[in-house]
Amino acid sequence: MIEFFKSLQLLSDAELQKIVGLPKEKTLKKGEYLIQEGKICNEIVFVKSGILRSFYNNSEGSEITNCITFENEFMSAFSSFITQQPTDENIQALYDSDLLSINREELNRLYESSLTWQKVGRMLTEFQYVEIEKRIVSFQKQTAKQRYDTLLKYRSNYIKFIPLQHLASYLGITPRHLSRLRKEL
Amino acid sequence: MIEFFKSLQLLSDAELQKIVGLPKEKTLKKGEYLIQEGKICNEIVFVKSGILRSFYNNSEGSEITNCITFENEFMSAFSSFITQQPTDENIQALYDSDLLSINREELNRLYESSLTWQKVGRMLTEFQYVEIEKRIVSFQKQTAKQRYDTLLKYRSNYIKFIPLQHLASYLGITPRHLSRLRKEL
DNA sequence: GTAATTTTTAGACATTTGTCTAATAGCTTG
DNA sequence: CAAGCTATTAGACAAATGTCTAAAAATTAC
Repeated sequence: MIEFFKSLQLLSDAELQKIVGLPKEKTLKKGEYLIQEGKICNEIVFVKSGILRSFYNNSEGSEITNCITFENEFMSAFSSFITQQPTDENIQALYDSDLLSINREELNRLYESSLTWQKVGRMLTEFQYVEIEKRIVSFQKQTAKQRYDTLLKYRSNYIKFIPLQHLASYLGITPRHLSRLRKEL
Repeated sequence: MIEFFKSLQLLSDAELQKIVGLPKEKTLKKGEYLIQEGKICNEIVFVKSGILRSFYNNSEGSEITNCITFENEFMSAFSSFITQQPTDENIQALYDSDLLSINREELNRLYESSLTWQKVGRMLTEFQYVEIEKRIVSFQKQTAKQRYDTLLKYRSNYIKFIPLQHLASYLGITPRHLSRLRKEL
């Protein structure tokens, strides 16, 4: 994680030091939750190892996967983290996972400590924004098949490690249909 | 726009002053473009009056509306603005519009001028993030009909002012289908 | 105010996607 | 390794949505 912040080339060594010791180690066994719906999210985690899945329950009671996080990525119920309203998301470990958890208050204190950290906070949000906008575009511009092909090409981790049922709702279709699409290839 | 920044209750009068005189007035006649695909976006505009529509062209050559902005809202090809890569978006005035345009360099200079403005920049990005995440959720959780009903209930501006063809692609369906859905109500 | 243009509606049909169900395959645990 | 559980595939059919076309309605321009 330190490497990530270093790679932004914005923070001096002294400023980088400020985050050392701030994150707490956390482990989740397969199936355990980082957060469940109805709670207010107060942490952002960095995935050291493992895979996390975020999903919500729709009106018919089925789970809809909306985000999957692999090693060296950040994960949180961001909207709830930002607005401090209860989340609809459930974040669950798909495999045993080692995490670094940064508390909201401590993160805000870090942000308030310098203009540069404040800027890093903005940039992190911007990265998230760009990612989620790509996802919107894929929903609007592409068919489910095209979205699947894109995963296959550029994110083979998704195909390799994510059970079909979760992948289906992530792509916005039913497992039945994804199974059909796979056959066609 | 000043009112908006005031309402955040973060900036001192002196800091608020810094933005006065920074935005440039801009007007677009109906059908004119703020930016077209292939360009790099270097401004964020605040809509004083009028309506802007952002759309992309998909592989079949049809337009897909992905964002509509009304009075007192901010608009930009945000991803391009952030990454400084060419955009896929076309932003067009649906009606004659009066805008305030803030240049990227000047905005960055403003951000660099104080920790508080840096924070305001982060918060603006966070608001955008929360909005776009709502849109993702609506795509995943809801049917097109439910999305239309939500617009009808909470964003009647969309129904009142946006031509059906644009509304259809905004909702992820064809005009034919939206026309059908309307009939069913 | 009328003609020309654009937008919306709608019928007929095709395609895509979903639902329900059952069978097979794969994984987990004692 | 066997029994039980879960995930995936797939057939048959239904429902949702798209395509193509043309007419009606609305808007724009002269």
